[in-house]
Amino acid sequence: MSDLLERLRGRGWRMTAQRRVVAEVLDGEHVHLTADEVHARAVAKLPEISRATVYNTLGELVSLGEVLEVATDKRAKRYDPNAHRPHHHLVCAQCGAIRDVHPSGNPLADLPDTERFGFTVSGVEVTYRGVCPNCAAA
Amino acid sequence: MSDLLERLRGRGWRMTAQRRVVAEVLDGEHVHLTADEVHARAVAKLPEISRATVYNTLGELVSLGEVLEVATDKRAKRYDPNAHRPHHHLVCAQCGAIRDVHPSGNPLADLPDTERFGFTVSGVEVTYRGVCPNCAAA
DNA sequence: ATCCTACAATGGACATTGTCCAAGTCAAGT
DNA sequence: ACTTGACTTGGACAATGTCCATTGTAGGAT
Repeated sequence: MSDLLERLRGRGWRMTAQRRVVAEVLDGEHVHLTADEVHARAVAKLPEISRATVYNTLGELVSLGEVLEVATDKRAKRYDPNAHRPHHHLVCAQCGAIRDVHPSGNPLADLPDTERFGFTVSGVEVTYRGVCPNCAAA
Repeated sequence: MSDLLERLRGRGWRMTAQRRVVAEVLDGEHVHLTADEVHARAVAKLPEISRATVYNTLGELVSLGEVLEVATDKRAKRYDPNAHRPHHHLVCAQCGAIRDVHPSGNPLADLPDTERFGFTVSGVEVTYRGVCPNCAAA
């Protein structure tokens, strides 16, 4: 690491201890954390970091396109640090675990003009639902 | 209306004024309402209905497969009464409007076994993101 | 090296959405 | 009409997220 910090600095981000810690948490974990989980891990490295700062920083990272928001269920948003390789998600309906997957087709091509209703379509998210091996065994 | 009420009665649902009102709200509107919007419309027809009952009833409708939950963003879940015709969603990134769409491909077929990680995959949701004509004009 | 200042962090109040529960109410079968 | 168990109620509570006035500080300017 960390290309991420490099890129951020290059974009004129003011580098603070808090932002570094949040970026490191995301960069290190290749899972999809909730804001609260990010906060918990950040606190472990920098005890006095506040919740608001974590939320702010996550929001900024999303705006910058460095991190993706994933809203697979009603519960908390999750943050996906793998923003630079397009991929989709496979979610366990029971335990909520998320895996990145790379399907073969291109769903954007599957939406004909007649189904676009004048929208300027800019992206697509595909969420597969199922039951993971662990939960199936239980 | 209302096949919905018929089906529910057929399944042994105890028919109460509250449930009828919630079902009517969903049946009448072919948009995707949040729980609070459903509650607001229900209150207009039956002022003393409580929020808890609306949540309960929506949850039951979802369990029965009569209504779909849609979690397109971090905000409230939306309820889609169009549960019997498979379709996907096109969401305006600015105003949050949702349109039902019917893409041509079958994304389930696009997920090879090697990308399933032992999951039993049971379904897929596709959410197209874009800007609607109204918001684009503004 | 020090100072300035705009930008960032803090933390606590507040907002929104959803869940839970004990008590009261009522639909529907007998 | 009675009875009963399912349904509703309302309010407390929980989880997640936002806002804002105040305080702190990174990084350029001197």
